[in-house]
Amino acid sequence: MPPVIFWFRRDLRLADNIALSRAVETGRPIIPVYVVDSQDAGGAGRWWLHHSLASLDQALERLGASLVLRSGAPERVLADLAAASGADTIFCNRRYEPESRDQERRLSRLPGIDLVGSDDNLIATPSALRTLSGGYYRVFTPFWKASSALGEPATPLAAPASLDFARHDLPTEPLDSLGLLPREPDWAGGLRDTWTPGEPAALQLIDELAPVLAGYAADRDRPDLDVTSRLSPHLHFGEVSSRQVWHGARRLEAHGAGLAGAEAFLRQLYWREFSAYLLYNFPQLPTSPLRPEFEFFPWSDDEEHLRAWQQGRTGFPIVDAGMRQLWHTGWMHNRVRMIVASFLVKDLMIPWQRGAEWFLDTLVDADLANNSASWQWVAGSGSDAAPYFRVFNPDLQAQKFDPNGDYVRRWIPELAGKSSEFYPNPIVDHGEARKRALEAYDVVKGMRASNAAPVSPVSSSTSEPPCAVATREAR
DNA sequence: TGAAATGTTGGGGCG
DNA sequence: ACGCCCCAACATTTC
Repeated sequence: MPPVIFWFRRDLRLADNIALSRAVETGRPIIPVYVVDSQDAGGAGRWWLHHSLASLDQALERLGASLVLRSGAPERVLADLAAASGADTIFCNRRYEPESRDQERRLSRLPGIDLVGSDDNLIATPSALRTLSGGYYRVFTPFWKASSALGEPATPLAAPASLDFARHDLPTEPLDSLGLLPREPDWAGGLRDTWTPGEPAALQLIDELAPVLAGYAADRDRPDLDVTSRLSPHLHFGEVSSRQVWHGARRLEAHGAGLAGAEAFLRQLYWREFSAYLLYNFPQLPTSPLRPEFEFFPWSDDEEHLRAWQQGRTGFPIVDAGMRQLWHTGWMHNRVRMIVASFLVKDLMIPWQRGAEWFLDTLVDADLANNSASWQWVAGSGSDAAPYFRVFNPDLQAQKFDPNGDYVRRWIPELAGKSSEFYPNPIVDHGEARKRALEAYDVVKGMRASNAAPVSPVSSSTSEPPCAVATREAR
């Protein structure tokens, strides 16, 4: 019997993996493959990917196989592997980013190879949702209602008890040779201290969700308390499925562990769905404002300001604490992400795309859809975005959400024992910066009336792949 | 998933 | 006792 290829992508797990289960059902021997490609670009994400692949390979070895690792353009690598192994079918779970969809399109056109894609990564498949009038949802709440109305996500599948792996002598590249880990300098120490990539650790986090849900409704905006699941990088790489997370939360809700908390938590899970949906239907989301009049915003190109923001030395304690937490751990609390993003876009008037690039490079949970949609949300140029006049005051935000200054002192050691009022040299005056931003937005407002055709959905094949500049190494 | 400016109200000090 | 002023507290409007 000819083997089939199982192409691992953002589904680095064995449990509740729909395409993997379909591959197993064929009864044919399986060749598991991961192809490192141009989408695996961000520095922190590459660190995570390395360890997640190592974890997956271990799990596969316990079942008697090993992962074939390659790098390059997936359609070429997979065509070579199929030819060398005699496989005529490739199973994979779909991805919904423009570049991923192009890959799938090219693969499905290869002669003699059958690409079998499954919808697995999201609860609501993005092509399935339209408004009653046939349009696309642009506002979160109606989207949430409509996707919830589709019914509960499927009950998670168990990991296959056994897998029939193909014997082969296909060339594989050693994990260590793929260059996913940083060297000289090795900046990953804080990441190692903070995270355990891989499916077993991810499943454990779902088991430990109860205290998070109990405190979530009241304290989820408190970076000092950090009542968060920490699931985002695991979800990004598919070490757990969204269905597993959904059912994990609902199960706890049924057992009384925080009723309001579960609802608020699942709402966040659906923001992930909404972002993927927006990217699927508006492939230019990573690079162009959804509201075209924002092309006319008078952005600043002050490199020194950008560097100060990246390095956590803006002189605003809450902003600097967030940027240092990001640098050190590859993660930032969501409330602080909003604060630092508002500061970059509004106080410094630096294009949201610069911030998005930095986040894509430094976040372990960097995700093109979530990142693009969220930055556009902050900038006011996106769907259902924060209104442009909503300018965060960093000090007020700190008072509200880090009332004792614990978060700030944790990440800014020079403030230990001092009040944040003694923190030196803010690079801008917030009051003046706010005024400048509001005046700049008047330009945008003027364009809305006169100019600028609305953005309509376009086919992903016409869009450019996002440009994630690997700036982390250069810092 | 704001903040600042402006408006309104009401209690207390005081003539 | 009463009205006036002050201003904190809260509400509304505006950006």
